[in-house]
Amino acid sequence: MTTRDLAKPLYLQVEESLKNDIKSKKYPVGSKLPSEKTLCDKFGVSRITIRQALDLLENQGFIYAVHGKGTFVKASTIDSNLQKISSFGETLKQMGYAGYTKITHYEERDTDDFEQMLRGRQWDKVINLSLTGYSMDEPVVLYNSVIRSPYGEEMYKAALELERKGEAFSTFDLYAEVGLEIGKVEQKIAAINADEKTSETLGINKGDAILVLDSVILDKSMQPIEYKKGYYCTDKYTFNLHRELR
Amino acid sequence: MTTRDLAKPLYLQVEESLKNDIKSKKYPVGSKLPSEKTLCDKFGVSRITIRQALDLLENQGFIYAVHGKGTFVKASTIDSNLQKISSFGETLKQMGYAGYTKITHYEERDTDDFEQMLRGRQWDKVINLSLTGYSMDEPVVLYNSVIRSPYGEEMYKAALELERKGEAFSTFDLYAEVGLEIGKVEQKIAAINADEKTSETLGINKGDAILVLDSVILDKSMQPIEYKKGYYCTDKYTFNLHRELR
DNA sequence: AAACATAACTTGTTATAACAAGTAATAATG
DNA sequence: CATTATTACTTGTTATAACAAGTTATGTTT
Repeated sequence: MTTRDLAKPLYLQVEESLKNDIKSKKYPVGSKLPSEKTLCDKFGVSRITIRQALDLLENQGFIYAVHGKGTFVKASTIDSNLQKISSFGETLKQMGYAGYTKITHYEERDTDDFEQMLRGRQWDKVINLSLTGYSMDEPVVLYNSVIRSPYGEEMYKAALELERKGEAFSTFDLYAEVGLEIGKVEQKIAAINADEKTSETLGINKGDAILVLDSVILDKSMQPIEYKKGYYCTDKYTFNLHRELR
Repeated sequence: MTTRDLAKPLYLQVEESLKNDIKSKKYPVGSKLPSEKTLCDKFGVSRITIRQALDLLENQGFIYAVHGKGTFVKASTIDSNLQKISSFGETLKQMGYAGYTKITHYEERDTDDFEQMLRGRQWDKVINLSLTGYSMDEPVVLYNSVIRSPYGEEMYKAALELERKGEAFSTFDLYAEVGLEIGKVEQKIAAINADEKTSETLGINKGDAILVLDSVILDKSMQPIEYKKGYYCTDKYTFNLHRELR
């Protein structure tokens, strides 16, 4: 039941209670939840509180409401209960999973053939930054970034700080950290069979299908600042896109 | 200003107005929005309405609120979901490749367990539509769609016409063809190893990595109209995402 | 029995109200 | 002048209330 005062807001208590009931199959997939009115009585709170809880659950993909009919439990596996997905860090946070990122490589070097991939821009120096993202103590993603020099060092510093704090992050989170604004992202998605080295790092079998996300990140003035390759193990980490078309 | 009665709920009008002001830099990145109280007066609505609008904008990643301080415009991050995925037809056209689509299966049937995937809506009848997309005479993608009945038949007719003309298309192109407007698309991307049957159809080896795109397409009123699984051979067909941020 | 109207549900929208709690500016105090 | 207390402002939480608008069940009528 809900406990008045003390700590948690009521709507969070209701959300947690309902989420548990869904997870424990008290309300199985496809079943109808009690009406908002009924829930009000059951929890002894107002309809606003109930709706706040339901809104949360709907945003997390656990339920959906149909005008005039009721609220139902959505068919959702662990992976579909998140909406617009973005960075590695935010994703885990939204799912309530514990995760962290480790820096596996850092290197400064002169520009080489990478400049071609980076659309021909010539930079004096670039930073090589490799990250491994963990979720529930399992590696789920490898990042390999080449970042333009002035920014790369700053982002590395921010990365060290976040790593120290044990947070989950990708380079996208680092942009916010150093106050850099992104203008555009061009990405290419492909599926490949994991090679020896990659499969080892991700803890999967050689030949297993993994998702590769090639990204070119441009700033506001459309200057490229990063080229990144991300290798995702989609068994453990799913990619969701949420497009609102208005 | 907001218009009482007629059509749109007030909170959507407020949301749109604020979003426009953000896009037009009337409220630049980092700036503070007027307080909720001020917005109430400005729009002539209650605080609940304002908060509903702000909640939407926060969920869309445009703003963030700080307890006691105010509500601020967020620096564009990757999750400002203005992503665009080009359809099969569009992509090939853009790349200047010759391509065509073949209808491999059509079937009308009653709703079954698919309704669960389609979020529990009960439809009398659904259409099963399978397509194979070819690029340069090689199969590159398999589509397997379940479409709500009134639309499914129309889209099938349009598909027959496009097939006859030898054009490349996916179901996305069919929506435009029958004049249906899409409201939202929820997608999940994963990499899997091709099974026997799929590999045969795509002309690849069993176990080769392919990309799977699960989509739920919703119309303007957020009613789901299609559930689609797309299997892409990324060796022959690349997936590009362009995310323009504000 | 079939067709229609009504009532009794459901969620959706909106208003008013109050207090809690975090933050910042201002006034009172040492 | 520096420190502290107060006050005014912000968002966060919660209650009560009413009507709108879909859906379903219960009627009533033909």
